[in-house]
Amino acid sequence: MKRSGRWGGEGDKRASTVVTMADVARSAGVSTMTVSNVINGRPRVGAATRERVLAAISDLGYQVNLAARHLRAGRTGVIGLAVPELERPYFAQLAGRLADRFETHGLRIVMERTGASREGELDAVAFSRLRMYDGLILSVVDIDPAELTQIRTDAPVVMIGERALPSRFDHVMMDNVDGARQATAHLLATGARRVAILGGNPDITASMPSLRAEGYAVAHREAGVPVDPELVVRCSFRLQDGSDAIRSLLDRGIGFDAVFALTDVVAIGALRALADAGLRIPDDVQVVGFDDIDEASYLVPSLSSVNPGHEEMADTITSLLIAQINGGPTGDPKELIVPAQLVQRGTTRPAG
Amino acid sequence: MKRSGRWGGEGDKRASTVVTMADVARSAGVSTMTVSNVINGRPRVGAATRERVLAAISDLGYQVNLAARHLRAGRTGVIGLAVPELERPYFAQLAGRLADRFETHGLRIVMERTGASREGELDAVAFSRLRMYDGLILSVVDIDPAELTQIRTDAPVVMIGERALPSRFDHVMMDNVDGARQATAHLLATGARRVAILGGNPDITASMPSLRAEGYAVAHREAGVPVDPELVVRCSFRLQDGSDAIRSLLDRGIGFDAVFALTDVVAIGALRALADAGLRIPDDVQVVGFDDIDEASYLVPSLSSVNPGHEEMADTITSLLIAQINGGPTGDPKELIVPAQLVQRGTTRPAG
DNA sequence: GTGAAAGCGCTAACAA
DNA sequence: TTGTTAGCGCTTTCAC
Repeated sequence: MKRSGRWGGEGDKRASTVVTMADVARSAGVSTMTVSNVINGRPRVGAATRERVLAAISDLGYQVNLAARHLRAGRTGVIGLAVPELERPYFAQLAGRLADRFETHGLRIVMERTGASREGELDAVAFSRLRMYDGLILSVVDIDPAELTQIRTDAPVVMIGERALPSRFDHVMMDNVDGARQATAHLLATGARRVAILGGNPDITASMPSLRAEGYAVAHREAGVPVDPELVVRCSFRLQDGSDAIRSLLDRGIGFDAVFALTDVVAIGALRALADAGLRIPDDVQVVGFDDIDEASYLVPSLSSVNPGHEEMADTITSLLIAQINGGPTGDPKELIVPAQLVQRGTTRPAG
Repeated sequence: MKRSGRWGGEGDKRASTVVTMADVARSAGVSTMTVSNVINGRPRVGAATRERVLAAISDLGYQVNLAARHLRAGRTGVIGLAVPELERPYFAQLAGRLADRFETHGLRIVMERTGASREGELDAVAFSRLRMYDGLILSVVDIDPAELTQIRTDAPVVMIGERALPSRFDHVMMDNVDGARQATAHLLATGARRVAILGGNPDITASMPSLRAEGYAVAHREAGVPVDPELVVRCSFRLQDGSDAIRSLLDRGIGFDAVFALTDVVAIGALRALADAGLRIPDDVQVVGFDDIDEASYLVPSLSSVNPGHEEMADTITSLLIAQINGGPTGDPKELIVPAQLVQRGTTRPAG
């Protein structure tokens, strides 16, 4: 043993030393190179030697040090997925889809959170434990568009989630504007005249809330229905925010006959408050969410929602990143918009 | 520049070289040590030198290589959280809580999935990209108890989720048996006589399903109500499994007046199928879940569920792991059971 | 089929 | 205040 491990006490019942390849080599009476060859299943190793090495490995409880391996290899086999919050169902479900796909390429997804803050996001890419990852999938919500252009990195990056930003990065977006337009148009087409819109802050240019609010406005324009600013409720994206938003409208006596929630989570919160107020869904108030999370179709009544193109989104992200990893840039950074599709369920009335 | 980078084409509009500390040192006319000192904000560096180094860094777009740093330091500052599936709300929400806590210790949580398979779990700990992490929080569901004892690692590990397993690892559990007992007892106390139990496979010894099934049996025994094996439905833990389970009972004409779902997700799936069948909740059928995920109190009707002690669980995991990281083992491996508590909501009738 | 040497990029320890 | 040396644990290259 070269040195005592982290818990180096003698008589420690747990493992107590850090075993290196050199230890194994010594114990097996071979060179580290041979140990390396055995571990990596490389061909030209004698059967007897291999046996001895394997015995020594299991004897000493050797484990490769991946930090060293990565330093040498220049790659880690892991893809980072940096999202605002780990607990948002949309991202959790996206992570699952991506993990399935990258697994087939021999890569593992690890998920971390940015806290939806500029600092957290920059941290994920620029100030860069980036070389920990062979690639990064970053959900940008707070980084300034201008800053994006400054970021310097060699590593493969795919951005997701926000609107078209002229940037040097591959970028996959959902069609926020059109999805919101579809949702709102359906509400208006089925008789709603006062559609409340809940979540986020639509005043931040290029943000998801502003894009979805734009689709909301477009639908109103197309239907010739005016938008009442009182129906725009700014709030965050947790369950409670949806409930609070509805309660705030009711308390202030602001009438509405439909709700467009910027995310399904907000919609679920809203449904709770509507039920508490004794309002019937969809007879008194229709509700549409956005994201089409798995839960949407299981709620009672089931939640109408905008499917942002889950499968296509995951496919696109995967192939862009894999292309970067394998081939380098194949021309200009790509910017792709995945079409969204309203899914009508029980919280809305059927179209005319 | 030492060598062309991963995408080394000339005229590439993106960054095209990997810049090392040595490059910066050369460009600034100092040694790598000085660069290192500047980057790490160490004190004894002349102001002028610092300026020159910083200029060179921003000039060349230098970024530290963390693989190298970690190799040197022997630590990474990251804590791995390995869970069966990234999209299960219970784990997503646990991850958020843990991330909050570890952040205050200057550590980041990254989340990866094991696929609930023995292989994935062993991969996370034994076959060891373990030294990628300063510590690992592992949700064990498929590893054989005996295997657990074989695992050799120096790294701090805290196991979560399953029952008491004699092992060399710190281990934090929810009180599966008592939580399930509380849930079932409440159903029986409020008039239910045929309680269906949905999810998992209770035949696997020491598994979460078997423990919760045990609590279910205990409550029946205490109430003097016999258990009908037909009411035990084995299924996985997705939304659809909950719906399918209910449909299967109804199709087979097996009567029941209450449902204990092994997880809230299964409960949500069950509620959907019950609604489809025109059954009223809780009048015709009462429902209780387990996990008390955030969504539970927002459903309509709100879902009664067993809170497995979320905050205490997160606190306990954090302090055990931090203790291991800082101090090594402070005696024998700890095994802690966090008390569970039934939360009564709208899917059950009030007690007494 | 096996090994020796060199070095991935960084930093602790010591020297100047 | 700054630089030199050495080496973290591994793998590539090339010699034997």
